[in-house]
Amino acid sequence: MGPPRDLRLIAKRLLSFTRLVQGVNVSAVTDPLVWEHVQPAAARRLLTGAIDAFAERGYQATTTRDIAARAGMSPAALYVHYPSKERLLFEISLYGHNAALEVLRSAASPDRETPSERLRSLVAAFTAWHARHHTIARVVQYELAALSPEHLAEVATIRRAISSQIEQVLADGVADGSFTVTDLPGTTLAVLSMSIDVARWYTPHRGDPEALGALYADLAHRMVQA
Amino acid sequence: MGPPRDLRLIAKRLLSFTRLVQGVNVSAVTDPLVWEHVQPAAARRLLTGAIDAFAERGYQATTTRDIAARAGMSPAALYVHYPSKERLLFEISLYGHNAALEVLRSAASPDRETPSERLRSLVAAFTAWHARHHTIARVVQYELAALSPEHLAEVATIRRAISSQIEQVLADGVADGSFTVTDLPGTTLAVLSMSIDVARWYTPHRGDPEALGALYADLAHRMVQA
DNA sequence: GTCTATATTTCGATAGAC
DNA sequence: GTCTATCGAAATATAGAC
Repeated sequence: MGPPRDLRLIAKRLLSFTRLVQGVNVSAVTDPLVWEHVQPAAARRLLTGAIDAFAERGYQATTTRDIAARAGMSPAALYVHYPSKERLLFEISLYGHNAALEVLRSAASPDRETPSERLRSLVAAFTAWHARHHTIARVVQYELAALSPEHLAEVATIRRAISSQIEQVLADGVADGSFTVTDLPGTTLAVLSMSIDVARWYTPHRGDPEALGALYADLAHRMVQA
Repeated sequence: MGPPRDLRLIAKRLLSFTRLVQGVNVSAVTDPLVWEHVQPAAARRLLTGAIDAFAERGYQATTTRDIAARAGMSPAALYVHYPSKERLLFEISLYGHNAALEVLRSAASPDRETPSERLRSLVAAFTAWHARHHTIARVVQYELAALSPEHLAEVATIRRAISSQIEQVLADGVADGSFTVTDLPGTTLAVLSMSIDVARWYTPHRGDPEALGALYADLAHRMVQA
């Protein structure tokens, strides 16, 4: 046990995840989220069990025993696959942030030509993602404080890229006159807030994620329309 | 210590809080939040220390030793004033929810005659409250899962009253034709989400709470304007 | 890779002196 | 009402057999 073995394990998982994101099968990463790139199956059961537990009770209230039990194994077996509880959180947070960013990048594809079309597409996709994947979205949005400083810095980079997607389309709309925005950073935050907060309150009985995305796309558009 | 003594203590605090809310000095309860009604001073130091700790690290990550240290006393002294860590959270959550509701009720006063004026006033006040009091707002919005079922039920009642304030003004605007809203519950949630999410990201360097409130009032109004 | 068993630490809460 | 001292439970993580 020790860093060398752990690092090989993590690197392998990140590599296969990167391959998945970069072209081979983007939709599998984005919607619905699948975890086939996490190998072996026991590591995947631990990861998905941890997502459910962290989303339900929070990171600090979740015990490694609880996670192991959800994966159908003893508490000790967890440490064969992950060196610590925090590392499990980091991998979940990293995957989740990358998936959310990828959803936005797909939604902002250049075939949507006007800022209005792009904004509606971005907000619809981002909102629907937070609803459909509200368990991992809860971990992504509300468990940042439990990450180590180094791991937090890594996901913060992805978070800035996510904000930029919204800020850029708003700036484009202001530039071509289709949007009226008095406070660009403030409005960016407000648009992001609407979607992010979905992770806090959404449950499946609240309705279809796509319908919610369509509603929020409309509301966001009205917020900035010239 | 057993129930009888504890109940007397809590009842006394709630009573003086109620007096404060119901007329004598509403502004002191709402903005800024003061805690003079929590007596003795040691209980108040514990309460404000707990607010800071819960907001910074979360309820589960906060130890009773940490709270006691912030109040300048030994771990054991906490239990003279509060029977458990959860009870401390409950009192904070209850006070915070009541303060937020009171802010909304003041903002919706009948001298604001049109639904547009009332909506702007409500959103401005609710948003500014979440910014100015972002520490207690974080506890109010993100630590509900740590409450006992009975205590959660009690604050849930206040939360419904908060939602109703927004939903009612939107319904009024639809009725008199000044608003166009296709999905009333969905739009209510979206408006609430913008303000609530402020508690997640706000820090004082992000600007003046009142300015943020004014911006959000405008954005919310544009969301529903006919 | 999984198990049983356990080391070690830290937690919420209590006992009892003053 | 505050302290020192501590209990008992539960936490993360490890040791070593299989």
